[in-house]
Amino acid sequence: MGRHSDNARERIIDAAEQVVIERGARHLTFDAVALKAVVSRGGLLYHFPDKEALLKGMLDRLLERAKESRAKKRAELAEGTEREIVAHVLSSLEKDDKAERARAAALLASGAHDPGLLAPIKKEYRTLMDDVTGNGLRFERAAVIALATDGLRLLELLSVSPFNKKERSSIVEEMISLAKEHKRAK
Amino acid sequence: MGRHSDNARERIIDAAEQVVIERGARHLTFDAVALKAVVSRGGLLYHFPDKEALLKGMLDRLLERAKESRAKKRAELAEGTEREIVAHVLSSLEKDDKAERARAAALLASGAHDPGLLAPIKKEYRTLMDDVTGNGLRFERAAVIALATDGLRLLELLSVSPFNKKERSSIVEEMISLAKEHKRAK
DNA sequence: GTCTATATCAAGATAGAC
DNA sequence: GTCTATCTTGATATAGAC
Repeated sequence: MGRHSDNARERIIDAAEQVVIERGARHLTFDAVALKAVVSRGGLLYHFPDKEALLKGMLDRLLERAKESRAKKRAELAEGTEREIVAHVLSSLEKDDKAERARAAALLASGAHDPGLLAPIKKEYRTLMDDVTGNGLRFERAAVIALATDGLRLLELLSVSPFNKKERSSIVEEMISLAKEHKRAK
Repeated sequence: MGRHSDNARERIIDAAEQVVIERGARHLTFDAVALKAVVSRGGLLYHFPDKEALLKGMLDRLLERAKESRAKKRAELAEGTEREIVAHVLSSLEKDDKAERARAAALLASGAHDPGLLAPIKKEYRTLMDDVTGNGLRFERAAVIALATDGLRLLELLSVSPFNKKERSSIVEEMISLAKEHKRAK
């Protein structure tokens, strides 16, 4: 099922993410999503027969895009111990636009609806840690950087990050230099 | 209003946190909370007239206890540049029991219900950053450590942390040594 | 594949007795 | 301060027409 063979699906997931961003996970209802996706409830339910299906669709796309984005960023970076973790940091935080924030919306909505839906995320996170430490970076250092990355993303999703743009970029730079400092210290 | 002059309130908030932990923010209903707090819906609604009041009550107690816990930990630590951030890390992550996890439950529930309720958290987070950098620790370093701390807590709340106990403590140690390394490097 | 209409149910909130 | 009973709304999900 290619990305263009099923535009309604994609449009619906876009709409669902927007609803969570704009009105909170509580308002992720079929009505609200159908309205924003310009489709009727029946049309929506053809693609996602129940709420769990919709949330799974959102999460699947989230994971898929995160992987793509990281792979793309990795390809731009020089080889080295810190390449993988820097790719994670930058692909997660480089842009702070609505689209980036929308991605993570699925997390909050799923966590609020049924924590069990997040099991695949846990698995993927373990894979990330393995990738990141695979080429020599010490586990603890990589974990701290990854956690700070995702902590910032989650705080921004909850709209509780107190950092302005300038502070935010200096924090991202600090993360990257922590990945490199470690290398230099060796 | 002291902590012991109003036991029902406390008991209800305990119950609400438990519901979110055990069944997800979606199931934080008056019925579920009343059942667990062993009180009727009417009794519950006497203390918290609507859902927003309940969530605010949960968030207030979360903030209050986080501050207390940090102050207590701070008092145990020797003076120094890194005291405040280490107090934050340890008071947030030292114990990984149910009670600790319950605290953060209010965050998820409120974020899912109405993101606007989280405004006080943002304010408090800014205060934390000011405290933490007040005695000389470089802002970026403190922010990364604080973000990693809260990232781990949020991942654990969502049950997506892939780390086992041993990994978790070595990560906490890394955070603390990052606070000290910085000092040594000066 | 998309639509309308409707059955069903759960949850928030109110009123008033004890 | 705590209770039961009830009103009202809004959301999921189904059935079936186009």
